[in-house]
Amino acid sequence: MADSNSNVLAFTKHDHRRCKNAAIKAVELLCEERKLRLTPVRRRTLEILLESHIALGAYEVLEKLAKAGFGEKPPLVYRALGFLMEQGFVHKLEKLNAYVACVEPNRCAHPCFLVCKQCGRVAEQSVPKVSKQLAATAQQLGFSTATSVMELSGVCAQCPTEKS
Amino acid sequence: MADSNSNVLAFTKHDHRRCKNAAIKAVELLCEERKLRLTPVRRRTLEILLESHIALGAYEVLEKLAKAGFGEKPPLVYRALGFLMEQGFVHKLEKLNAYVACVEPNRCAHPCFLVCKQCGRVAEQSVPKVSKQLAATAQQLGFSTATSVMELSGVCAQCPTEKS
DNA sequence: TTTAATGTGTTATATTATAACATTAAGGTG
DNA sequence: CACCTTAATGTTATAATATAACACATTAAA
Ligand SMILES: [Zn+2]
Ligand SMILES: [Zn+2]
Ligand SMILES: [Zn+2]
Ligand SMILES: [Zn+2]
Repeated sequence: MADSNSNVLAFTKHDHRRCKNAAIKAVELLCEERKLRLTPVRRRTLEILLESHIALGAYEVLEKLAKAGFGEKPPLVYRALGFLMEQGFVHKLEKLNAYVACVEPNRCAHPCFLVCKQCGRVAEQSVPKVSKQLAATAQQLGFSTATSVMELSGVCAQCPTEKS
Repeated sequence: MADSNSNVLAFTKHDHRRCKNAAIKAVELLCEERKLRLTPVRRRTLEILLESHIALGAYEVLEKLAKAGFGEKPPLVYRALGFLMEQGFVHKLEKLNAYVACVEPNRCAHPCFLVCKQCGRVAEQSVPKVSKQLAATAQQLGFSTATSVMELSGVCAQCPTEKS
C-alpha cells in the first residue's frame, strides 16, 4: 500500500516532465538489459505517447511521427507499437483501440486501466490481488488464464461529474 | 456459489439446444416486459450468435444473415448488434472485436469473459465481488467507475494445453 | 568483410465500423 | 379507418483500424 498511489499521477497535478523522463530512462535501461534496439522511430513513438496520460490512436501517433520527419505509412507506427507492447513499454486499451505509455515499465504487473471518459486521461493501477482472485476463480472452472484485460471507464477526481 | 457454475456450460458438454432455447425465451420475455420489438433481423442475429459459445465477428454474423435472406450491408448487422448489446442480450469481446450471446440475459451482472484461445469458446462468469473490489479500489483513487471490461484469455478444461 | 538477422520503406489490401439520407413498417390517435 | 409520429430498415458511401507481402537498408556478429 506504501507506494501504490504512484500510478494515479495521471489524475493529479504533477511534474509531468519528470514523469516522462523517468519512463524514458526506464525504457532505455530495460532495452540495454534486454539487448534490444530502441531505434529513433521506437523512441519517438514512446515519447509521443508520453506527452500526456491520454491514450492515442495509432493514426494519431502516426501523424505525429510524420510531423517529426518519420514516415507516414501505417506499418511504421504499428511496428513501433508492436515492439513497445511486446516489451510492456506501451499498453493497448482494447475498449478504445488506443495506446498509452506505461509509466513504470520496470515494475508493471497485473495492470488495470482507469479511463476517464471526460478528460481521456488513463491511470494504470496495479491490482495483483484482484488479478489473482480472477485467475483462481477461472482455475476452479478448469480454465488456465494466460492474459487478462481489465479496463474501467468512469470519471476521474479532477473532472466534474456530468449533471443530468 | 450454489448455481454459479451454470455459466461454465460453454466449456462442458451440455444440451446446447436447450441452452439456446432458454436464452431466446428469456430475451423474448424481456422484450415484452420492456416493450421492445424483437424484429426478424434482431431475432435471427441472436440465434446466429447462439448457435455456439464461440464469439463471431460482425461480418461473420452478416454473412449468415445474408444466407438467411436478410440484407448484406454492414449497417444491418451493426444495428442489430447495437440493439442486442444495449439490452444486454449480446456482449462484445473488446479484445477480439467479436460478439457473443448472453446465456442468461435475465440475470447477467458483473460479467467476466473467459476466452479459450484453443477452441474459441467463451464462458461468461459473474464476478460481483471482484467487480466491486475493483470499483472500490478505483473509488479510493477518486475515480467513479461507470462500466468495466474484464476478459481473460487462456485455455479451457476441454482443450489440451499446448506442449512446448 | 561477408553474412545473417533485424529493422525500415512501400504498395496494397483486409478488417471493423459509422455517417447520412431515403424508404418502409408499426403503433398510437382521432 | 385515415392520419400522423416514431421506429426500423435499405442503401450508398466512407471512416477508422490493422496487416500481408516483398524490396531495401542497416546493424551486429562471425
Ligand atoms: Zn505524468
Ligand atoms: Zn478526467
Ligand atoms: Zn450452450
Ligand atoms: Zn477450449
